[in-house]
Amino acid sequence: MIKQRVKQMVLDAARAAHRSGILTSADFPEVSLEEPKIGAHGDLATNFAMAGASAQKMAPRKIAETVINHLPDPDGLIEKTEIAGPGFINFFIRSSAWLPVLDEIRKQDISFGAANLGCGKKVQVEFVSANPTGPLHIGHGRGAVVGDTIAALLAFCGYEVDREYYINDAGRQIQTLGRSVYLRCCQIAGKDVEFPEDAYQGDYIRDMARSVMAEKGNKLFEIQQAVAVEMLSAKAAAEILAGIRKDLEELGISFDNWYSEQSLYDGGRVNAAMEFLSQKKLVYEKDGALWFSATRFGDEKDRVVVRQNGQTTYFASDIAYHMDKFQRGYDLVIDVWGADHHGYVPRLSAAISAMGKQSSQFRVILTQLVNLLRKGKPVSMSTRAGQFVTLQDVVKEVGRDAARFIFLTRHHESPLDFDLEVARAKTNDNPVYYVQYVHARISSIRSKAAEEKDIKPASADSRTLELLAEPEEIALLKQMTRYPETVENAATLMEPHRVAYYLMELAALFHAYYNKHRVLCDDVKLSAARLDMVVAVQKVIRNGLQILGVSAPETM
RNA sequence: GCCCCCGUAGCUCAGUGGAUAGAGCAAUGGAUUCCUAAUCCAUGUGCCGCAAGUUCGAUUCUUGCCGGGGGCACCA
Repeated sequence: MIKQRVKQMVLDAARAAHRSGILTSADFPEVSLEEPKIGAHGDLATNFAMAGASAQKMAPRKIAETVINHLPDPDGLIEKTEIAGPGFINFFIRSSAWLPVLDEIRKQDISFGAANLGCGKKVQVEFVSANPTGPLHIGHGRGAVVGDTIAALLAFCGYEVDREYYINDAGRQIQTLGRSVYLRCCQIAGKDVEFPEDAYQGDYIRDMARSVMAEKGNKLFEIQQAVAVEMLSAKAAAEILAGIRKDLEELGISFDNWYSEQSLYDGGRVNAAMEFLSQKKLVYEKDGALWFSATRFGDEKDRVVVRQNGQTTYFASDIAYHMDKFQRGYDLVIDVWGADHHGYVPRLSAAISAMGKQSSQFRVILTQLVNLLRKGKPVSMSTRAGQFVTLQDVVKEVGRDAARFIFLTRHHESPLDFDLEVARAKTNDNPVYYVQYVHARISSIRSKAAEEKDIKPASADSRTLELLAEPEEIALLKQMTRYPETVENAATLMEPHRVAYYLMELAALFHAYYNKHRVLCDDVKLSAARLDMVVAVQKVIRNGLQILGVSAPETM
């Protein structure tokens, strides 16, 4: 807010200087305001004079001087200005100018920080979408939390958001799943069968086979093998999917939609999509297969959509799926994938261009690998060896809040080390508790204020609030003022870790303040003012944690 | 060979063209009669992988190289 106003003041000053003839050009650069890293450089600084030097044919410092001389300041925001270095204009903001943020937080409460970026545009975030052929692992967990949090950020910023899970229930993998269960059943029945390497090795297959055999016994082998395999495919997939759904719920994630790949075939959408491309003359036959001309839309080579054997590829159903997404009216479609699928991005983007959609309407978020560690040592993730640590195991061990927060403490495109020991620890190593502790401490102050001091929140008037003048208080007010732009940046860039880092910074400022100053002290007025401020801090913490899907406890 | 991500303090990582590059951990020493010590305070650490280029100004943008990871199917 203050940033906006100072920006406007600089622009007004430049215009006034131009009117009075001192600045010759009306071609002003964009006013970019930043917060200097060093306190001595003020609260805000702009490079306006340097950026405008060539257009004005004037020395930057001279321009800076002119701007300062024409600077309006109707609300008395500015305490002082200075020209520094090659031509920076540094602004020192009067400390009481930071106070109004308290009122904004009080009024906007749970919606404080919400920019209306979306204007009600419909967005779909598709994430996880793991094949229902085995339990989720920690890498899926990262994609799940990143996807869910991006969805939450966009929803908070005025988009109408749907979360969707795409179920790959049509391909060969599902057949393999059924076959794997069938073969395990055969083994249980004492039949001499080979269990091939490309079948699913995990213990969960044996478990399912055991329960099938307990239910059906040898009757299973009375039906035709192909029929039995198909039956087991469907049964196993449904069972695994139910487990996936439960695991995700444990992480606080639920979807608006579970979309079946098979339904695309059943509804004729895959054929319709192929028909569409063919009418647009974007497919051709070669070597007995049907190819999509992906190169015409920037991919490095053309891609097969119908194989020699007449079967469609996964890509074909994906084209149909994304076509369907847009037909359902989404203005923006976001897919969250593991980074190992990055090579797939250009071809799907090409297909989406072929549908006549803008590249800005489709966005792929890639999440990098997660290395699961315990005390710094890698935990074996080999499926073969059966030493599989599932997402469920992790969440059970460290808890939802810690798991979610840790996934969000890295940029999603950086590899992440997830150390189970650290995640479980209730120390400063584990930032989730550091942030939650702020919320709990303030809850404690609030109840103490009510019970022992009879001080109510929101009882301080604006004069009383001016008692907030300690450097630690100003630092907290400034940090709270930054919250809306942090959320906006995080949403625009789809980088939820920014919110996590912001909260850690706010928490650090609060803990430092808490240790140095008493909120509830002998001075009733000062106590009331400080109470109002910490209540505001608590709301910002709560709002931020809400976006991250982490709880804000009253006590710890 | 081509493509993507990463390379910043001993370790794990922030830093969407600005001035003297930050935080946590680890190490050392301190703080609690009083709102939760899951906290705080103090003390050090850097060829921002290397080299060119763009710019008034580059850790940030471009190109090339080096190192680590991943991906390059008529699999999904």
